[in-house]
Amino acid sequence: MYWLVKSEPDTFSIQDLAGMPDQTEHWDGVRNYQARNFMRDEMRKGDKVLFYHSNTKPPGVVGVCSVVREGYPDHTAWDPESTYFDPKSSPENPRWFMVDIQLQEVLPQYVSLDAMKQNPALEGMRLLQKGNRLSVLPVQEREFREILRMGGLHIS
DNA sequence: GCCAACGTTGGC
DNA sequence: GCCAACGTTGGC
Repeated sequence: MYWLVKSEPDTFSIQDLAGMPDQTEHWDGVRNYQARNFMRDEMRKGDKVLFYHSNTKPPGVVGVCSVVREGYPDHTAWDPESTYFDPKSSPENPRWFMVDIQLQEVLPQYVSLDAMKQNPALEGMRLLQKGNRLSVLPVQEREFREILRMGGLHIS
């Protein structure tokens, strides 16, 4: 499957991911049940993931990653010092899950939200639907390919 | 900084 | 189970 994950670059940017060992990081801090279910139940090793910068100007897709570890408990929920602490989650009964993603490529060209809205081929894309706030969401293969094309990548 | 569109919480 | 109040997301 294909996915899109959002991150505020001030919090964790694609450059931050590029600087991690193996260019890999766990996708912690997701505290939305729908997004959790995607990570816990549906994201599979090898799935491709678009990396999206939100809350920045302009917002848009900046790179491609892949899932390298499937859903496992988000330990930041157990850490009282963490901003993501949730007392209702425990190691015995974890409430929140995460996956590991590895950077594949930074797009040669930034694909802005506005450019995606302007592209008729992406009409109906979940990301573009009004009021959508999900930080982890599925993307159709044809949408994924179109965004890579817009970003200047031409891989299979 | 504003605010629309959510999602969550908790009293009843 | 309803729904008002509150909190968060994220574009603008």
